Amino acid sequence: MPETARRTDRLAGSRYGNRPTMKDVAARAGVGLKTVSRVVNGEPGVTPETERRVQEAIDALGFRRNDSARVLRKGRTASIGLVLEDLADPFYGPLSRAVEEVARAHGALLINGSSAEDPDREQELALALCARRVDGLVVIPAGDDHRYLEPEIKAGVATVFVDRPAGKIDADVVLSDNYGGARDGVAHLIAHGHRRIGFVGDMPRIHTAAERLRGYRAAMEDAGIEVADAWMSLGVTDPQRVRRAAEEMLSGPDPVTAIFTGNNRVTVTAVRVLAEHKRPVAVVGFDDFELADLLQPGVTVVAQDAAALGRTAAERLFRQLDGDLITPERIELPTRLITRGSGELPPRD
Amino acid sequence: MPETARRTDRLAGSRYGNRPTMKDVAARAGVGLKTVSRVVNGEPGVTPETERRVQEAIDALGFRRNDSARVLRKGRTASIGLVLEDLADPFYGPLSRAVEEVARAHGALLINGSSAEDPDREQELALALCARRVDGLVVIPAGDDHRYLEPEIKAGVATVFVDRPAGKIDADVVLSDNYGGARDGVAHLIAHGHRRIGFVGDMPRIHTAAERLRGYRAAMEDAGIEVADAWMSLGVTDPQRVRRAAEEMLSGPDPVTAIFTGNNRVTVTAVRVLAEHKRPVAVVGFDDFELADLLQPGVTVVAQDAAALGRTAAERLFRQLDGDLITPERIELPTRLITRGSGELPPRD
DNA sequence: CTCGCATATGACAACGTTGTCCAGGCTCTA
DNA sequence: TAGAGCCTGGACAACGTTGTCATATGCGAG
Repeated sequence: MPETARRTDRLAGSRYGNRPTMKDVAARAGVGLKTVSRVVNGEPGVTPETERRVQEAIDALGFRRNDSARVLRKGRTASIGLVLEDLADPFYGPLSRAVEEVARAHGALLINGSSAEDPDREQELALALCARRVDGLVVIPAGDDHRYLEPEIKAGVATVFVDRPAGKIDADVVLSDNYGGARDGVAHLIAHGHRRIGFVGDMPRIHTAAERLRGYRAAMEDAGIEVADAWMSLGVTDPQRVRRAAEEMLSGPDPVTAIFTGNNRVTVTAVRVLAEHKRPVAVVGFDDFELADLLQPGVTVVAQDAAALGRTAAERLFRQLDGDLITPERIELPTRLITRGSGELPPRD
Repeated sequence: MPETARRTDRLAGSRYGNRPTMKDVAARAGVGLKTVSRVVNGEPGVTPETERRVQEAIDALGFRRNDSARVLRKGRTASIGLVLEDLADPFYGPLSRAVEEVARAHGALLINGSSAEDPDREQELALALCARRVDGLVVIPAGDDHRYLEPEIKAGVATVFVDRPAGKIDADVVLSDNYGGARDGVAHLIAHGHRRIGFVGDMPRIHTAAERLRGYRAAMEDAGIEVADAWMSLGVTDPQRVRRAAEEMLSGPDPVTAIFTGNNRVTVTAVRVLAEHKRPVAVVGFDDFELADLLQPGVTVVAQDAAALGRTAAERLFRQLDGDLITPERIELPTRLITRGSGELPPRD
């Protein structure tokens, strides 16, 4: 009873109602299936008259080509995936936007998802995107082991990691110069006379945090300053703990006169704490943020160019897809010190 | 010569190298195709022993189910589309994130794109998403005519508009209470003694801008204040022109003592201008923004809940998909006045 | 007038998966 | 021990599209 079979089948898959297909269009226009395909894809070899008839049928039925079928047949999806940490974080907005812009220029759509800083979720997402057969993948790593992507990469999925390096596999990576930027920022404070400089940053297991810490240490060492343990606060990002950490550094027998903060969230909280503080304390933060110039004093920052990170990564991705590249590369983009006042305050004891 | 045909065909679609298929897995495991499908989908009716063999073959070959084919067969993509204005705008980050969160809870992926405020691009994007057969669409309108979506909606694509209403079609809409919020904000200024209150906002052809302007007028009228044309500046968003507009209102024979700003970009620029101004001028802005509390004085705002907008829209979308709903609805979410100082300054002439 | 050629069109298979249906082997019971 | 019923596994078609190839049509040249 094929009739029944068909009906059941239809029902199971009928989330769309029944959309017209090329076959329907062909029937209505009184032409062959392939002719419709030709018209839809602008292929040559169709008389203007035939084309008109087909176009009419398309409009009348509200036909829209089913790209799933097309993808299945052609093998390419013209879409790329973006796995990022948190879309709500203002740092990733411009990055994501830049990736999308490049994708668009290459006629591709962007599918994205947030890992919420959870390695398992990152993997789940990345693999889901691969199952969709995205042509390529831009990943902002949450975890530090990406071997799970090996079969995908081998199968031809272009892959670029951004902001943090890939773990345990050889792949393209686009990073900011976290080490150099932090070093410059801290050196800037030292140049303005500070010697007791605090560092508040994320857990060193996060690559960017580790690099920035390394930059801090290097700048201090360059200046011949020995760093006291009490000046460093690692693995601290939530406002309450940042607050406590900053307050501890500022009190005690040997209080810091300046603080270097490891990312924008920490910077903002630190600035809040310092605003309540009696003595002015110098601050340089890693990451720029909106309105940093409007605060009193303006906040001096080491800025990374999020859009450039995204753009560079996406362009690299499409070059992979075009078959241009062979050897994975590590690209480091420079940071920029923006002086606004808070980093130029002299030490006050 | 079918051999040749096959080879050419392969080449055309071989962006992925040749990924293993269920057929390959079946061959390697020595079972039938459908058995592999059963294992992959966790369907019952497979002996543990068989399952083990299949799983082994899957791992060995690095097989990953091709969701394109799956989609084609099943009719659902388990993905939804989001068309927004600009991912780099901090307002849309939390909104997008909220949509994604709901999608994830329903096992769906999120595909998104930015319209860059261009109606043509919005349409192009929305239709591209429909061609991918997304199950549903969340649209932040750039244009004001959405009849192009009618065939899609009729075909069963769930659709919800957010932040601005749909144009010329009947559909679900989730909005902030722009009118009420603006009215409250302006009333707040009036309550603090202001009578000459300026308004700087976007072009009234944008729905939100028009509603906020309407709220401004209503509050003024309620207080029996006649609004002078010179107090209103419409269609002004780029920093330079906002600057000029604000300066004009503040000079002249009858300067305003307070300004109500129509969105966060305008607010920020206005605050910049006022920071340079000699006399303190009160400000209330529509839209909250990060660090508004840290400025001197803190900026009083009418806050909308971007995340709630996204969440509400997405939930509505999935209820449509579950077939719960029939009649399109217009949902308005309340705004919240957050007082921080700038809106409580008394008038000074 | 006919042959050859170019051009327009259609038939058909294939992409990789899932739903349906059937076959074979097993257990359990009468 | 035979038959009923269950469980496992596989053959096959179908989803909607595109690439290949074959055919039909019309036209100009010989």
